[in-house]
Amino acid sequence: MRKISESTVRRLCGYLRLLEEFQRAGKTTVSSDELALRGHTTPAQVRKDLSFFGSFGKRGLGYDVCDLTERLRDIMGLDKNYRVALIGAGKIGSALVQYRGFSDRGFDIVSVYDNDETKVGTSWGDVAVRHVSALESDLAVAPIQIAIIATPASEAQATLDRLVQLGIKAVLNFAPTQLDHPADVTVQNVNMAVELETLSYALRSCG
Amino acid sequence: MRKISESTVRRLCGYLRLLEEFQRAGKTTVSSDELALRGHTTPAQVRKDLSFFGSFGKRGLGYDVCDLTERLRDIMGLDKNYRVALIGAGKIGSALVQYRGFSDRGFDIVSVYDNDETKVGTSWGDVAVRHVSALESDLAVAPIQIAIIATPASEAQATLDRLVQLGIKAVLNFAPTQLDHPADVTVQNVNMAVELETLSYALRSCG
DNA sequence: TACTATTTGTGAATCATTTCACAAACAGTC
DNA sequence: GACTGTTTGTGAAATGATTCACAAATAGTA
Repeated sequence: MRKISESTVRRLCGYLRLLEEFQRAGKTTVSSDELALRGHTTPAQVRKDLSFFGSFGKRGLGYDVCDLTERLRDIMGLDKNYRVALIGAGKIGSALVQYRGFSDRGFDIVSVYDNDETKVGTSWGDVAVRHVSALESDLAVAPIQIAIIATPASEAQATLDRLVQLGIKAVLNFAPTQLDHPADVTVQNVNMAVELETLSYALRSCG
Repeated sequence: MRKISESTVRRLCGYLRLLEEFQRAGKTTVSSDELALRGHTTPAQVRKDLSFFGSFGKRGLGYDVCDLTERLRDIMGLDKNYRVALIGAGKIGSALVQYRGFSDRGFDIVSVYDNDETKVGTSWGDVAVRHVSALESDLAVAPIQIAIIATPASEAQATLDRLVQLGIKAVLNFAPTQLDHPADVTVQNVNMAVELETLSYALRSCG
């Protein structure tokens, strides 16, 4: 299939969220116009995004909310659950473990790793913090599909290398550094400092 | 000045980070090649990005590390400090307040607000949590330049509306919802569920 | 000074994404 | 069934971003 741009994929996430909202509100059909308005984009963009995957609407009527929700879930691979490991039991890690938004969407943080002996063994909610040295043996027994790196920047690359070695293909990186990785491994970066700096740039013109 | 694309601005943040690293390592000059290699981009891209703002290098030699660092800081508006308010004293908020990366770069979280009476009055590090109702009067006395929204999604839009009313022009939004705002207000979204869903999409083809 | 080895800065070309515009499809009404 | 008012799906056009390719500039050397 033709390569889909990342911006399209991100917009699809947005449509899905809106559709769920519409569903809760009892709406049964929705037009590209409505999706565009609520999703901060254009009707043409909505239709083009969807058209990469098929044609899900009815001309003159719009899209069936339930059907399109289903289809998008399927397209995005959100019909299954994912086992997620968190590496780094610091401030950010702690916030992530407790965040409902993940488990609500089928991303279950099943284990937490750290190299700080004082943290190892303690319980975070219903997951125990384990020593990173157990990573290899643990994953051999109970594989995971996604890893979250929330270590200091200095350890992030080494951590990623180990994860790659273990065959992990999807990583969410919170360490504020660009990581090298093979092309078949997807690394999504969340860098809050960059977001703030983008705001700083935007403020240049203001007082 | 010509409108600069967001991708360019984000890359500039990356160059700045690399330059600081080079500086710590004692390097005095750097070429677009080196920046590109370490920054996961191309030399042409580096030069083009910089060329939007001027010409900072010496042909045949490359860029002076200190000088370019200085220039980029200036371009990005990172020569000043910013006063930041955090709205929402939940899990994410707590992680953000403690995160060194912000203050290190001149973004000082000077106040935290919540509408939960049991949280109001407690101290988070050296900032006390205040009731959101104090927002207007507080900002009249001590203005802020940037706000971070870390409330539940349901309250995010109302919170943003208030911030806009107060003249805030830059907002970092952690609530998993698209917010409406005037064109002269910049809102950067950090949506971790979207990042994970992007990974889910990337994993489609894998086992 | 002349020559070499680099590396920048930038128009032009390529590639990607978004927007336009309109035929095709559908429900409702007379 | 014919007509009307919608809204999709999609090539084509426009816009935007990245890459190419090369002249211009520089330091070093002899």
